[in-house]
Amino acid sequence: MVDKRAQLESAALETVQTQGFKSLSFRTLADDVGIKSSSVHYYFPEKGDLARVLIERYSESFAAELQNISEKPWKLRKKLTSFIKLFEDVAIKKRVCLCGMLAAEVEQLNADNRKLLAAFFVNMEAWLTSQLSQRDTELNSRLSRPLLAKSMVAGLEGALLLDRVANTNTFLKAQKDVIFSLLE
Amino acid sequence: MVDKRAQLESAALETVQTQGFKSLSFRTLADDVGIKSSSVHYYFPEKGDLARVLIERYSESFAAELQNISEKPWKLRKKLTSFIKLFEDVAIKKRVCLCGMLAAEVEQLNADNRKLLAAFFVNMEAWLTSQLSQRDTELNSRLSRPLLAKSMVAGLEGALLLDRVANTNTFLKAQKDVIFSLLE
DNA sequence: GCTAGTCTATCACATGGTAGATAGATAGAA
DNA sequence: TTCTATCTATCTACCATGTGATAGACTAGC
Repeated sequence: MVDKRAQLESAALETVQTQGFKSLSFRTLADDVGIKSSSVHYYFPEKGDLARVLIERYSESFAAELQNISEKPWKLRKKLTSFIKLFEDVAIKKRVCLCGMLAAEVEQLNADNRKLLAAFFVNMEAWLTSQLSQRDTELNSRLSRPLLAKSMVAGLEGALLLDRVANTNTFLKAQKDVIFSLLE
Repeated sequence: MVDKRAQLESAALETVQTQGFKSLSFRTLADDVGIKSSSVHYYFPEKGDLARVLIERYSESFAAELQNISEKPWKLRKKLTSFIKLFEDVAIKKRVCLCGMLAAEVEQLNADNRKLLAAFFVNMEAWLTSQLSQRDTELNSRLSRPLLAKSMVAGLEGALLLDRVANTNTFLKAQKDVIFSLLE
């Protein structure tokens, strides 16, 4: 078999994104990858370690995607389309954003992990603010760019949660339409 | 002591709105109101019964607040201010919307309770759509009213979650500003 | 032989849920 | 009025299962 650690992270990620962190148990996680729960503790001594790694990896890969978009010479419309697609890809997998899920479960996290979680949203906002500001003339809203960024982040995270409940993709679609309506 | 059932519902509501449904246990709930866990089962045989009552009561009281706003002869701006205040009141108590929390935990709910949960959001959307449509001329957006409603609901629910993580009220404020920017 | 990775076995504790006893209030029949 | 039966609300005592976590043995490859 291949890299067990990667398998564990992948299985844990799926569980948290669908069931939540509280529903992630060492035993079922071990079963998922075909080892014993004590072996999971070998890789992740405490549950908090698992949470930390998940948030870090998720944040890194999300940041990489954002970086990827930043580097393109695209118009704002196309950049936002790619940005929103990151959320659509999560929804297609019948998941929610890892950090959106953990936001609901923030009380289960230790202080360090809460900071990492908060940083995820700060970074997303900062990236969005930067993109909006760089292409300022393509926006027709008189609202401040940081404020627009904040509202988009909250709207998209909320939409993922609500679409899963309603078993639709209409919340995300609505969010997309609202965002595009800001474009000149 | 007074009405134990009401005490139980109140304590359970607070726990779910802050810690989540998975963190609600018969024992700690019993401790909260000073009885034994088996006595909690007397009122709520299974955990699903507790969830059902919480969702029903929350939906009813929320609907009553909406009804209250509908009856007023106010302009759209004032109605939306009152609507948003419902979310601000939740945030002030350091909680999130019960149904926003349960949306993240939807996989822990049985089929009946999932339907009740979905209905909560459908009703909120329908109410908002109706209010926006009735005062259509006070809106300067060309987006459809149902679409605007959807985006507001997702944005407000998301804002409650993210503000709690960031320990701010800026997400809700941003949402408010964006909503008001739609008014003529 | 050492190390990385896995195992068995176990612990203390929390969980949802059940069975059955008990006490107090209440209401109808004698 | 008093006896009796029922109902409400609580309790003690369990049970089976799941949980995070630890100790220590084993094994294959370097």
